[in-house]
Amino acid sequence: MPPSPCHCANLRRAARTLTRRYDAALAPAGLGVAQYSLLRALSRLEPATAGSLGEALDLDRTTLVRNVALLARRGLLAASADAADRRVRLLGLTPAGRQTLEAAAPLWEAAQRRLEEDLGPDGRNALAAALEALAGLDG
Amino acid sequence: MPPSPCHCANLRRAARTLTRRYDAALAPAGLGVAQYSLLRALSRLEPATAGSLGEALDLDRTTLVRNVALLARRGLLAASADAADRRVRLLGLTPAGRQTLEAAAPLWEAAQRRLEEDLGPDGRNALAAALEALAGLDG
DNA sequence: ACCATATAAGTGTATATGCACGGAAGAAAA
DNA sequence: TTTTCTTCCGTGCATATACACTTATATGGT
Repeated sequence: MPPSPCHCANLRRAARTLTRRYDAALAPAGLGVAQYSLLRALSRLEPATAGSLGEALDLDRTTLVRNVALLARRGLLAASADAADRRVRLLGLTPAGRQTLEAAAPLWEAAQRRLEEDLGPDGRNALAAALEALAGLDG
Repeated sequence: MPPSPCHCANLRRAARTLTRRYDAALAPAGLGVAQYSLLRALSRLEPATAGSLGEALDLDRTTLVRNVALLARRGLLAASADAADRRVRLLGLTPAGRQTLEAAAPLWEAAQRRLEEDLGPDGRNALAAALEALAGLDG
């Protein structure tokens, strides 16, 4: 039985549970799952802007600015000016950022694999179907 | 296709989307979905303690303490001493809290109904199955 | 009675998230 | 070309979340 009838509250609870799992798994690399996701997205999209990254992650742009600032302070990514448009700050991984991502990758894989094992085939299918349905809500 | 292979990132993204929806729907009552969930749980469990509420919501106890403090400052809930155990602070809704909950209930119902309509029967089933699978991860 | 352990609560610190707002720079319109 | 509009960006403020640590109180063993 669901502890709450509210789909939102239930989804938030599940997100907290998974976040704790992945955060713990990624801790040896000094990253949380939010930071890992940001760096991973940047590695695929660089050079990116705060706007493009926010859109890709469906995060408020200003949230992204804060998270980027934290990772920049740690030297994992860096911003550079765009010659063609002085408003834009281009974001890219630093060598340290790439190195940290490489160190975190197997930790993420272990967490992902453990989750899939714990869910079993039926749970995996259900999760995939639900995420697909929820992904189509906006736009 | 999922924008990320990470189940956790995808679930967090979906939780953000639903949170924005429900927060917007509940805004006329002056509540967010996290606060609504807390008050709703308290209405079922009162008199409750920070520990029991945290366990019920699968929230860290210290997170609950902060959220409770905010709602207490607004007069929606209140703490009282336990005669039998001076460590315990018993939490209960105030009349204003009950009133706010009543005002928020139809707003929550509208958001829930709209989500279910947007998901469709298949989406609803998928979400329910996924939440059930995820709820069995701990404990 | 006394001490060791267990339990309830709260605080310090940090990250994550989003809204409202303001500033700077490019683009379009007049 | 000046004005307006649009688009980037960042900050102020507020809530949500969790870990490490401390404090206060009970409880059980001796």
